[in-house]
Amino acid sequence: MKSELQVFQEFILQRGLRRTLERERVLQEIFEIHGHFDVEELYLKLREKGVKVSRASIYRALPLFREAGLIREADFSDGHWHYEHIYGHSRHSHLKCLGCGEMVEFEEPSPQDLEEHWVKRYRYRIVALEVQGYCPACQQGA
Amino acid sequence: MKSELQVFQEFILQRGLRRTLERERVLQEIFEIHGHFDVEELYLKLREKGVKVSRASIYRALPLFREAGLIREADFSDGHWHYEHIYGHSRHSHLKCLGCGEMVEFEEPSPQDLEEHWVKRYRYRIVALEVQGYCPACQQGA
DNA sequence: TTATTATTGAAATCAAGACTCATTAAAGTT
DNA sequence: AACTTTAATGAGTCTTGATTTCAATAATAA
Repeated sequence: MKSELQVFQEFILQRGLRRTLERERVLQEIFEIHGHFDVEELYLKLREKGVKVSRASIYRALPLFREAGLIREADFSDGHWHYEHIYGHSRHSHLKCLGCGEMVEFEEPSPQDLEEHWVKRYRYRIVALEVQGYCPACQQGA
Repeated sequence: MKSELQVFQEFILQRGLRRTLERERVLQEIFEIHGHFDVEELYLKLREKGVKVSRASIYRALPLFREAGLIREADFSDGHWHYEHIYGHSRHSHLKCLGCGEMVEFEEPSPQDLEEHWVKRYRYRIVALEVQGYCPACQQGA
């Protein structure tokens, strides 16, 4: 399996962009983080390690990582985006409570088990599913 | 079936809040709108009709409607929240493309059909599901 | 009717994120 | 290796959705 850096470099090449140390350091940091992260966290973690990357560059890099299929926007629960890396990770989903905002993260072994999980296991009253993925057009581009 | 206004008034009573004309006009307007809406749309529609309600009051009313189970935050696709009324509506879901942001709205007859819909019908590569609903605690409160 | 206090509107404030622009540097060309 | 082109960066500014402030208003209880 290709490393996330390899995937990104191929993406950069294909797009006619340039390789920069800044973006690679940001990407590296993202894949060292377990779970969700936001821009500020990322910025501070990099600073801590003495890596000098501006917030602006992070904001500019994230859409690229997203378009390369490496990360995704996970939620916008508290007024700003939270992300998580998806490359190389097992598919998992979120159950978000519209009342209190609580979010349960879960993995479902098969779509057939979904109903069981939601209703029997979590006792959630389901209002809507947000299914995120790639449409046919974007699968070909990627 | 109770009207949305009745539901809201019961919610208001239960919370020890006060009934105000402003909130009721906003709620009425929301339920006259088909599909999604955002604060600005709502504000302008009310103004058009000569209903004087400030943006601040709208921003303050929406969380109440959400907590009362009348509306939900649908997506944050273009930098601000979009909402939709859920009370009295059939459950429907969204397929959101992480690449281009395209959103397909669909209703699924049963959870068992989900996989079929996603994979065979929409040819989406699924990355994550966002399941929104009410957790057990909030179901009792509501 | 009076007292209490939630709610309102207008304006000020906050913050995430986008934009500006001069500088730097990656990659291609000679 | 020097030169050219132009993408990318960083510091700061700007935008704007949303929250907060505060004096005035009005809904409810006493």
